[in-house]
Amino acid sequence: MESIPKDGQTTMPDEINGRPVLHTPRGPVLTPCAPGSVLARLGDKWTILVISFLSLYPDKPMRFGVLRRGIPDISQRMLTLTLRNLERDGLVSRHYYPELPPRVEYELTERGRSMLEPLAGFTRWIRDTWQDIEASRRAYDEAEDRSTEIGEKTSRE
Amino acid sequence: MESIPKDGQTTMPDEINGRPVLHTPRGPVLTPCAPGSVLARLGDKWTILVISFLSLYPDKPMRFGVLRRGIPDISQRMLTLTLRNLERDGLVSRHYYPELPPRVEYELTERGRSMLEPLAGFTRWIRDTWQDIEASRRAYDEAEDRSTEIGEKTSRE
DNA sequence: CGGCATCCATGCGGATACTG
DNA sequence: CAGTATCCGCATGGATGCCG
Repeated sequence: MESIPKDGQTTMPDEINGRPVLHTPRGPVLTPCAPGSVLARLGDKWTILVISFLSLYPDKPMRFGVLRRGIPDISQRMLTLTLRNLERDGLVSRHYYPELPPRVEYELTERGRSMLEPLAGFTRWIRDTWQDIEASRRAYDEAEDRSTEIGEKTSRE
Repeated sequence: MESIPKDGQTTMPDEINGRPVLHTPRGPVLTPCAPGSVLARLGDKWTILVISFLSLYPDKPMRFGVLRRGIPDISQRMLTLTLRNLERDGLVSRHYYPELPPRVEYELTERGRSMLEPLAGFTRWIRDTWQDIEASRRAYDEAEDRSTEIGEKTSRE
């Protein structure tokens, strides 16, 4: 990412976004490795929301019910599953208090907190861009509608 | 993210990762908005890989076949779908040349390139952390196996 | 209160075959 | 070469009920 001169000539980095790149006669080949499995988890429906919510009070554990009520439309099941996966990844720690009624609290681990800054840089880009993206989507879908409703020729076929 | 003093007292930000936060008597409530739809797309199985691969030569269009061969295990169908979605989001542009055989080239748009830096910060964190995360997963799964195979008491129940 | 079990709908994504 | 069409398995995730 750091080796992109502006003169139109590109170098050939042998690593991109943490993935090794092989250079073959037929073109570069991306060597897949583990980051995908992490991204897949982070990209699921609720994970980022839960992390964001926990980061509201990075130093104070939060009860299950507070999370449940704080994240609109999340089901109890998905909240449990999401927290369990985050715990498994060492990003969230769980504290169980066998009282009556029982109390369970969650908080970001050190590793979880270390993710906040890089994540924030990325979500900032999303926050600044998503309106444009959604506008592009609408434009794209409209254009698609117009072309299919008359059977107009598209450059796609 | 910028209002977290280290003294144990937290302020109450009314925005986190681009999402508005309401403060109610029962606790904070996250107001969901569109960034989720963008993250969901970016988090799918192939999108980041395709973007990463295109970013190898940010100033030169890339042929479909080069992408196909460069990204291991991606099917023709999923590559087409992923590229179509990226085009729809205005992150990738498509250039069709009606020759024989036909040639189609793809490249990142300006918007697509604007994503590279924030994304790099995040993938850097992933690259530096994923081994630890996978180690945590293994440890977690092992502990789970040990506890279930004897019916040992866990604090979960 | 927290969370596990169960059932079930939906859609993502893979395999294959066929067109311009 | 690039793309579409079809079929299908499977994981995701929602709804409900029960248990400590």
